[in-house]
Amino acid sequence: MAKKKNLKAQTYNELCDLLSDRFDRLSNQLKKISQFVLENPNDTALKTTANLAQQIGVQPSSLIRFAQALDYDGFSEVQAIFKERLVKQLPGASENYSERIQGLRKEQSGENKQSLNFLDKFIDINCSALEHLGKDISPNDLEKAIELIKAAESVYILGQRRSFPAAAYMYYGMSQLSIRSYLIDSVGGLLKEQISQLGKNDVLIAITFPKYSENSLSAIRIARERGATIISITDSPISPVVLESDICFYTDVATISGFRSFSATMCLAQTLVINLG
Amino acid sequence: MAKKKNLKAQTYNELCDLLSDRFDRLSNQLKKISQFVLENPNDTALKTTANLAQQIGVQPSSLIRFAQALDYDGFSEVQAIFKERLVKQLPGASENYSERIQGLRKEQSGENKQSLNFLDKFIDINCSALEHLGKDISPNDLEKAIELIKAAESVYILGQRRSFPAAAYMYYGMSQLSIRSYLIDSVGGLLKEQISQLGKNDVLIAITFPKYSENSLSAIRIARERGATIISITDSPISPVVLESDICFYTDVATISGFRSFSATMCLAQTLVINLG
DNA sequence: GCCAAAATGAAATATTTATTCTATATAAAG
DNA sequence: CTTTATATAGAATAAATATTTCATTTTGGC
Repeated sequence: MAKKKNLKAQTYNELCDLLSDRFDRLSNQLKKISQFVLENPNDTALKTTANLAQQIGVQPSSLIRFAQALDYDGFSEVQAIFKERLVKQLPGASENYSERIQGLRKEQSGENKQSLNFLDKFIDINCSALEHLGKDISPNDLEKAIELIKAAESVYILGQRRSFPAAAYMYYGMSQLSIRSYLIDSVGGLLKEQISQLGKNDVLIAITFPKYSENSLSAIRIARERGATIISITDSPISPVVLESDICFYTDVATISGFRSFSATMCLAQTLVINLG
Repeated sequence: MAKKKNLKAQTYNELCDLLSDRFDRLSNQLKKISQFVLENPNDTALKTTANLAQQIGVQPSSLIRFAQALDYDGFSEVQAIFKERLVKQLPGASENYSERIQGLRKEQSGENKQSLNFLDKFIDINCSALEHLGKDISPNDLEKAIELIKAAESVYILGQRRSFPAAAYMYYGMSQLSIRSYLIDSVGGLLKEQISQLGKNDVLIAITFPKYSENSLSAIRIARERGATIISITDSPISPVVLESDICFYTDVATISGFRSFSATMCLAQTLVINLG
């Protein structure tokens, strides 16, 4: 057998190494491409060969030659690596972050305990949920929500079951700020009665996640009928509460073993409260 | 002119709004697709129609129908929006997450709104609190706590004031797991009476932060006198509860404007609960 | 329970996109 | 200066991918 074939670089980092290695021996155009792809990894991941070629100022065929000079069959293979990088870098799989934690864990506990794995996973999930939060919350909505709450006569906070802790936090925070607020806690099964206190100068902050409790949904409907302003925190644009709400925030509820991450929701809750103060 | 043409949703947020609006009127398959794309925006951005269709469990043509139901000409237009979202999230080569977040924020809101700064700061604080958590929690303590809880006849959970949300979460989680658990909520001012239920085969999980409420402290003392096992979550080794506790976890409660980050505490709470399941 | 309308699946087609091929230009060696 | 090898552009082709069409199933109204 003539020669053992070089295994292609599979990850972004390997690709980087390969490039530093061969850069000097590449032709002018291929150097140009190298520089571009390293400086514009996102474009490289998402655009078509024709597009990229134009942007770089080379022919599409040069992109293929570039890939082949790096031992790939075609440019698509290179692009796949950039795509992978794009999602890996995203919250949740952020190489720095996860790797850092995992490395740390390994070194400090050789025993690899189950409970620690869960802790790590949770930290990871919560962190990525937080990162998403920053990106997905619309600045305008946040401002608007704060204005509405400030203008309200009273603020009612609704969160049943898993959403109750977040609701309880908001209630605590607002009380500290001497905002006239009420926690709808269903004590004594009096949810409907509690909701009926709401008037048209009041704001209802409703926190709901799947599976949306029928109690919460009907409470929101009642509040709406009574003319209250409704600010919701829920999981997605297709949650049943969205259409009933004046403003809606979506928080990422990544799940692990059927349980949901709460950090993003809590963080948003805190942000709202603090901006009132 | 026959009819004013609807302008297509151009951004991810607009697309979300559109989906909330029309979701109810979509057919089953189209609903399925809606859910998927909202839950898997990255896949939606990067994969081919055939791929996605298979993953969702529909025909490729349904994806096009989905796009058309949202006034687009084809699925490619939808995908373009998801692609845009994907890169908007990532300002260039990412350093660590806080820098990333800060960079992002600056660029997308020239107006530099106060509320956003708070959101960013919070995200940042919560993320580092989580990171610390991973480093600070002792594997042995975690294991031991889990064993103790598993062995307990009943679990009582105490958290007053700011600690109440975390306590409420643990109560919720344990109830889901059919663990015999009680939330000491002081309803009706009956804290002492609630605590007096504790016996020597029970575990008290006490969550306390400065300034440690006198109620909580005396509750812990009573529980101890009655021979219960005490697992605490508190802020530091010099917290007054440490000496009363069998196991003690410290969570980082970074503060901003006098308010405290809760993520680490919540995360630890979740980890404990899940390891019981 | 029947009919019309809507939704879906599956294959056919159109379009886009990647890759190869060929001619031309450029650089290096004799 | 010529020759040979290499690099590049641009067009041609192949492959992948999106979209349309049509047959079949399902749904909802009478």
